[in-house]
Amino acid sequence: MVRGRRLLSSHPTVAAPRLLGARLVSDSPEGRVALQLTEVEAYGGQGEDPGSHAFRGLTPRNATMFGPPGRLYVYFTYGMHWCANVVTGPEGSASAVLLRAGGVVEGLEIARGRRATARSDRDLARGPARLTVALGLTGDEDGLDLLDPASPVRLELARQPLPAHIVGPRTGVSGAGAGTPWRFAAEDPTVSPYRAATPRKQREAP
DNA sequence: CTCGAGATGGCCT
DNA sequence: GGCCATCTCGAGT
Repeated sequence: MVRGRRLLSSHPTVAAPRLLGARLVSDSPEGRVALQLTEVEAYGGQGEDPGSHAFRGLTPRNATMFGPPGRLYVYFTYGMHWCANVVTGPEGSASAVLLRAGGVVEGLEIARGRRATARSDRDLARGPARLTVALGLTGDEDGLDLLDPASPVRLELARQPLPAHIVGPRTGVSGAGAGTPWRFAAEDPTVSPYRAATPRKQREAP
């Protein structure tokens, strides 16, 4: 998919809105689950974006970000959650787009089984950690080529992206990148509710 | 709907 | 040791 490669080689703030409406497919022994992406966030590269894992350079965790565009970058956070990104920009630039939410368009029963606590179908992949659970993604899938038709996890770009109804600051990221829009969301009930970054509460003194 | 708080462990300075 | 690209639950408006 040449057009996909070229798009994903661009800066993450350019590629991110074009991913709205894209189809993300995950095949497993259980079967196939596919999402239509509705919410994403851009993360810049080394030295560019203080909110990015790549800001301080290459580490074992973020190595996939330094690879070619179109790769799946999955990382573990908060001691219990996985989050999925698409690597963008030229190889070595280490930028990426976080996949924050989507609507299940295939494999509804499988997704419901994986997300037993979801109150409704719109919550199945509403939020970055819920999205990875619905798709069955963990660190095992880190580094997969999303544009390879033989890959079990694939990204199929929409010919016509969904309009970016929300363009603004990122969720849960403080300070960084004022002046650049990093978060993009379609007008859709699966878009996660915006929550500004909240400082962690301090423990009480004894 | 909103808000607050706890869970829980890897990563990096 | 401090900081997380979060989720769930309970209680309040």
